[in-house]
Order: sequence, then structure tokens, then C-alpha cells
Amino acid sequence: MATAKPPLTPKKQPLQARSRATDDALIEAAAHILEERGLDGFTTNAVAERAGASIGSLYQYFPNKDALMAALIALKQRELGDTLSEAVAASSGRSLRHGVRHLVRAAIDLQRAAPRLNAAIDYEENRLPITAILSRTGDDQIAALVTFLAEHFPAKTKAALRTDADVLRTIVRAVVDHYVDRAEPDFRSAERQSVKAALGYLRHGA
Amino acid sequence: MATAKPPLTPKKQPLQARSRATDDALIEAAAHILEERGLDGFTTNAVAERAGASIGSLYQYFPNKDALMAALIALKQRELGDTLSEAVAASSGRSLRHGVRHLVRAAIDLQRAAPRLNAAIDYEENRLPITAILSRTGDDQIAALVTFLAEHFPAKTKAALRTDADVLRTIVRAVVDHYVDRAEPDFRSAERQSVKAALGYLRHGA
DNA sequence: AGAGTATGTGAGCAGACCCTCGGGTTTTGA
DNA sequence: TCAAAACCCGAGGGTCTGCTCACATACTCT
Repeated sequence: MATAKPPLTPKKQPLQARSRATDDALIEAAAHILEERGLDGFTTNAVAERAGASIGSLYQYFPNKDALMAALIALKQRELGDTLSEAVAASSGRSLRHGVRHLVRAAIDLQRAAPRLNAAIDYEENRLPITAILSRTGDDQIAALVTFLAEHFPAKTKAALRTDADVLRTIVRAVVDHYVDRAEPDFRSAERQSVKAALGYLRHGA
Repeated sequence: MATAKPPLTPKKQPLQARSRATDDALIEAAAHILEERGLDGFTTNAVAERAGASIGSLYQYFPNKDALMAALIALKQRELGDTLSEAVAASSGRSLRHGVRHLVRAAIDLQRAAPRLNAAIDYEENRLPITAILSRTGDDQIAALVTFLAEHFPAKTKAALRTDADVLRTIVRAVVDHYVDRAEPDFRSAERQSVKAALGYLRHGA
């Protein structure tokens, strides 16, 4: 019988300023190690060293390695949500094509910045029991896109918009990743194909 | 200086019938373990045991663990190419929508059959230095889709068709995975959204 | 039949990893 | 100022994993 594993939530809330710094440094280091060495090189000792902390400190904030991974995923998902919200806000009053291009560029920038980290997160998201976290941050991302779409498709119901947003997010993510990972000389084709795919989906069946 | 790692190609070609059986059983076991336990539980000892072979036998056919993974990926990519070719052949003379739906259903079936295996392959494809294998099998898959698209877009150049096929493959894969992984009660929404996305892309900008 | 080759075996080694634990250092607050 | 609380440290225990190697068995061919 497997003894119940500790939860994936942080073990201790940082109270003093220095401990919050340690906590942040650990998560930042985790992201860095994953980008640099992939899931294989992602060891707790490597993360602690990179963070300038000891392995003991790491385990004061995270009950186990998966909890660290979960915290990193939650952070990155929140950041993605914020990025989308900004892009949507900046596109208010502009054309659908303009907004989509703006969103696509944001996605390309994120993927260029950390392709291996994103790939690792994609895999780990499905392995870890963090559906609660994901549905919350995922909802934020979808909400941002719904705001964007509502401006251009005022006749659609909220539910229809949510579905569209969900598929839009999936399509853009996939096409962007596919073209950016190929390390093409420039990223114009990534942008062009992503925009084409997104607009095709949104305008079709309208 | 990292000592040169052995290549990812098989170590020994099976000559007798029994050895070919062992080889097949090992790759089949690898797929089974990955689907059942994910990348974490994918150990060489587990694979050998599941295959009914000894760990020593495994290392007679594969120089290391990555080579086994590479062989599995190559097999699954070939199978995907074959599946696509069949779907394309079966859709000859029918409408674009009909063909796309056929392709989407094939993709859904594959993802339903082994979602965790596919996720693991997605990650490992990028980690292993197997671009040669992938570009070959990838070309086969694209070629099948180009055949399909050429029938419906006779005016397009070969290069344009290849791009379309590439993006089509990416879109369908992503949307299918996204909806199938959610384990919706049925898979009608997966089919509907995938078809919509694919047709939207193909018809837009024509 | 029997020598030579191909294939199969599994105990166990070397190394890596997660995580604990006993103890030290810094900060807080009265 | 000084005790309590918060925080930090890192050697190493226990466990697991990839892989080797010395040997056994099955097959082939003359």
C-alpha cells in the first residue's frame, strides 16, 4: 500500500523578506534548469545550487520535488494569463486580424524565450494532480480571450465564445510551437501560419 | 570531454526468428510500459520483464535506453504515416469535408488508444538526436496529406501544399489531443472542433 | 554428431537522486 | 539584551536505475 504522499502545496509560507527571496530564487532556478538541461537534468540539488541556497532550504518550502514543479507551473500559467490580458487590452478597438496578430506575437515571444521549459511543462501538467490549479489559471486565460472575441462576435453566446477561445488557444499554441522549434531563420512564417489558422477557425462557420 | 555516446541505432540485426520475436516484444513492451506508467516508470528492467525477456537480452539489441526509445518512436511514426495514407486513399473522390473528417477520426482513434504514450513521444522526440529518422517518417506523413490536398486544391504549388499539409497536421493533432485528454463523455466535440479548425485553415486565404 | 555461432540469462556494480536530520545563524520582539 | 522563532546548511542514508559480464542454452551447418 502506497503511503499517502504529502500534498503539492508549499510547506511553509515565507514570513521574512529573506525567505521570500529564497522561495523566489528557487522557482526561478527551477525554470532555468529546466530550460537549460530539460527534465533529465532537473534535480533538486541542481536547483538549490543554482538558486544559491542549500538543498535543506529547498525542502523547507516544498515538501517534495513535484511540489516545486507544481509551483513553477502555477507561476508560468499565471504569467501567460497576464500576457494574454495585456495583449487583449492593447488590441481593444482594433480589427480582429490585428488582435490575433498581437496575440500570436505574444505567444511567439514566450515560446522563443523558453522552448524547453514550455515542453517540460506541457508534459508535467498532465502527470501531476494539479487540475485545480490549472482550471483556475486556465479560466483566466480563457476569460481574457473571451473578452477579446466578444468584441468581434457580439452575436455569439458566452458558451460559444468560451469554446472558440479554448480552440483558439490550442491552435495558436501548437502552430507557434511547431514553427519556433524548427528554428527557422526568422519567425515570419510562424506568425503568418498561426494567424492564418486562427482567423480561418474564427471566421469559418460564423 | 564527454566520451562519445554509442549511437541510437540497433546494436545487432536479428537473424533467427526467435530473436526477431524478442526484438518485437521489447518494443511492444516499451510502448505498453510508457502508456501504463509514463516516462517515470519507463525503466529498462520493467520493459524487459514485461517483454518476458531478460535485461541482458534487451542490451543485445539496443546499445542503451535511448536507442530503445528511438526505435519505438520510429515505429509509431511509421504507423501514423500508414494510417494517414489509408485514410487519404479511402477519401479519394469524396468532398474535402469528408476527407478531413476521415483524417480527424483516425487521429482521434490513435490518441484514444494511447494518450500517455503519445505525450511521452512528443517530449522525447525533441530530446533525442533523431532528426534524420523524424524527417523521413515526417515526410511520408506530409506526402500522404499532400496527395489528399492536391485533389482539392489543384491550382496550388507543391510547396504551398506542403506548407498546408504541415499546418494541417499540427492543428489536427493539437485540437484532437486537447479534447481527447479532457476525457469528455463522448468525442463528438473533439471531432467537430478539429474539423472546423482544419477546414477553416484550408479554405481561408484560398 | 559436434563445432561454431547466435541468442538468452540475471546477479550485482557504479553512480545518481530524493530527501532527512542534527545543528548552526539571523531576525524578531519585548 | 536575550530568548524564542524563523531560517539556513550540507553530509550522507536509503533507494533506485542503467548497464555489464561471465556463463548457459538454442540453433545452424557440415
